[in-house]
Parts: sequence; structure tokens; C-alpha cells
Amino acid sequence: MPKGIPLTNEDRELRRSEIAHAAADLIFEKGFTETSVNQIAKAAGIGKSTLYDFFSNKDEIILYLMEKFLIEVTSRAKAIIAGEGSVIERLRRVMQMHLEFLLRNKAFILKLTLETQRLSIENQKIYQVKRYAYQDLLIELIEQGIADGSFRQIDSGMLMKTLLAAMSPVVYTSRPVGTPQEMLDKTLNLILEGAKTSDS
Amino acid sequence: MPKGIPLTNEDRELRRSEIAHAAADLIFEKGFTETSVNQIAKAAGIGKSTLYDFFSNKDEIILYLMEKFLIEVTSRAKAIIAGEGSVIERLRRVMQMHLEFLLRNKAFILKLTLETQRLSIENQKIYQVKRYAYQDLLIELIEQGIADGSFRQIDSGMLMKTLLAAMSPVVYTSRPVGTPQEMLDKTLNLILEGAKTSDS
DNA sequence: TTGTTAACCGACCAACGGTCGCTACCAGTT
DNA sequence: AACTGGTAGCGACCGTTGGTCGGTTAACAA
Repeated sequence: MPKGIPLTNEDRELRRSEIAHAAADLIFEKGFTETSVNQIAKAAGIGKSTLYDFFSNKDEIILYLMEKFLIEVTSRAKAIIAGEGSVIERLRRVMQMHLEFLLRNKAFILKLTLETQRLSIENQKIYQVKRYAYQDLLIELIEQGIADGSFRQIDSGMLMKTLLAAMSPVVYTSRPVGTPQEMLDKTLNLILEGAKTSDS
Repeated sequence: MPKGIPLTNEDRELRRSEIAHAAADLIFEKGFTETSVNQIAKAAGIGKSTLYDFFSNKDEIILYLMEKFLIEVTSRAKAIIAGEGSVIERLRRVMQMHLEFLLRNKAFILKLTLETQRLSIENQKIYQVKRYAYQDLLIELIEQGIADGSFRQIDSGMLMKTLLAAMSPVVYTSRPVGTPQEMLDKTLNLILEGAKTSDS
């Protein structure tokens, strides 16, 4: 990149993306804490303080990656929800997509999800906005299901939280009781149909 | 503590407990990564390398605290499960106890749960043994419920994972839809009775 | 009194995240 | 052609970290 000429916004965004993806590769391999800023800079082919020209600190790289993940997942969920099928069919497909996304990015999403807890309040709020956008999509779908009689009169926010929370063991369990696909199906069946028998 | 005389195992365990609890207080306050070994040592009233006589590294303090937490939760769960009531009543009480425990130790359990993901494989296995013991208690209770007709023919391991995973948003959500108690009740009702209406 | 042992601990080490101030390049002006 | 102002880029430096090393102190047995 020539010196003296200010970068365009597009160039700047491209550089941020390149740096963040170099970071993602290292984080995938060895974890966030174990990955140094120096290593990220080297992997991105830049000097360490150049990295600080593009990210204000190490944590901002986490934020950047998680935002991209949420934007991607939210975008795909929107497409599914806009499609055909009953509420329950579409909900299953969204959770399926979510599972596939998590499985494909398994190692670093876990690590980054943990690290987002350590972000500053300010940065957590930025991330929260995107997370809420995804959550709200699911809530809207659930509320459609309540309205059309597919679902009981339940708290849509609570169902959304339970569904998303239940993804974690499906992806990360150290004691799998089947393939991730099988575990997803069992989990969804459990939450949709309930554990209790009708007469108890 | 007199020098030249080896510590008894009890003394040693007491020292470890004191150090770990000094650490827990700081971790509660500012997070694990932000708490230095020097700060922990000072809070425990010892020199930094004394701390290394009792814990092989910083991560082992996490392991120690999480093991204690799991031992406590497992012990209380055993007492509840050995008590009276239907499987479902006892399951509700166990989850209630679990919630209260999490709420009481909210800030540091989240931080430590995150940090246990970073432990060495060796240390994770130590922690896993205790976690599996707790999980197995829940699985046994659920299997009793399947046998006595309280529960449908479901995967007990999957129900256990879903229940434990569902505790996270109840405790840590940034978008509560009621008190933790109300959210717990809604979550348990949801999982026990299911989201779907009977005719869909 | 001396030698041994173990608890205790701060100086030291290498590495970290982040900053400072320097270099090189570019465009515009004189 | 030379000068000036502005920007991209970056390694030396800073203070702090986790963890180690080797010395000090105190208790005990001979």
C-alpha cells in the first residue's frame, strides 16, 4: 500500500478483514489468549503498530469477528424465515443452519464467545445489538407460531433463549449421544414436544 | 507457619483453600485475566512464589475453584434426589438449587466456566470427571422418570444437557423476561411440557 | 552448636499488550 | 528541483505479566 495517500474506506475495511481473518486462523489453532498481537501482525504481513492503526486493541478483533458471524447467521436466518413452510419447519431449518454454521466454525466461535464476555461494556453493547437482531428474528417467528396455533401460549423470549442455549451442548459436548445432527433433532423434539408424558 | 516442618495435608489443603478464595474474590471483582498472580498472592498474604508452592500455575486455581463448586452442587443434588417427591418435583428442586447456587456465585462462575475452556487437556479431564458425576445424577433421575412413566421415551442424556444449558440464559441473560425465578419456571415448563400445541 | 530440611519470598527472566516517534512516500506549491 | 504537509507503516521502548531461581529464615535432630 503506498504511503502518503490516505486509504479509502473500502481499502480500510479490506485491511481490517484481512487482519481479522489472520487472527481467526491463529485463534482457531491455539486460542485467543495464547495468540499474541505480534503473531497476528506477522500472519497478516504487517508491523505490530500497523495493526493498532486498524484495531484499537486486541479485544476489538474479537468483536469484529463475532459481529461478522452474527451478521452472517442473521442474514441466513432471514432468508429461511422468508421462505416457505410452517413456523415449526422454518424454525427447525434455522436451527439446522445455526448448527451447521457453528460446526463449521466450531473451534473459534467457542473461544470467541467466551472472550466476548471479557469485552468492555461499550464493546459488549455493540455486539449485543447484533445478537439481539438475530434473537428478535427468532422471537418474531415464534410469535407467529403462537398466533397460528402451532405453539402454546408460551414466553417467546424464553423459548428463543432456551433454543439458542441448547445449541451449545449439541456442538461442544464432550459426551455426545449421537452425531451433532442426531443431537440437534433430539433437542428440538424435546423442546417442541416436551419431556413429560401427557398424563403426568 | 513454621519453617523446616513439613505441612500436614490438612494444613496444605487449608492454605490452598485460603489462596483460592482470595483469588475468587478478586476474580469476582475484576475478572480472571485482569487479576494478576501478584494480586492474588498479596490478597492471600503470601509472596508470589509461595503461591507457586501451592498451585502449579494460575490455571490450577480455576480448576480448584470449579471442582469445589461442582462438588458442592453435586452434594446438594444428591440430597434432593434422595428426598421425597415425584421425579419431576425433585428435578425441579435440583434445578432450583442449581439456579440459587449460580445466582449466589454469578459473576465468578461465568468467568471461571469460560476459563475452564482454556485449561490444558489434562486439567480439563480432571474437571470433566466431576462434571460428569453431577450430570450422571441428573441422568439417573431422568431415567427413573422414564421408567415410571413421568417422562416420554426420550434421550436422558439430551434432556440433561438441555436442562443444564438452559440455565445459562436464566442466570446471565442481558434481556431478562422476568426474575430469574420466573425465567427458571418458564424454562422448566417449556422443556417439560414442550412448545408445540398437541394438535400441530 | 551445627547441619539438614522446608516454608517463604523478591529479584530476575522472557514475553506480553500497547505507545512513541521515526522513516518513507505522495501530492501540491513555489 | 526543492520544499512542505500529510499519511501509511513500523520497531524500539514502556510497564506489567506469569513463572523461576536461588537466597533467607526458622524449626528440628544430632
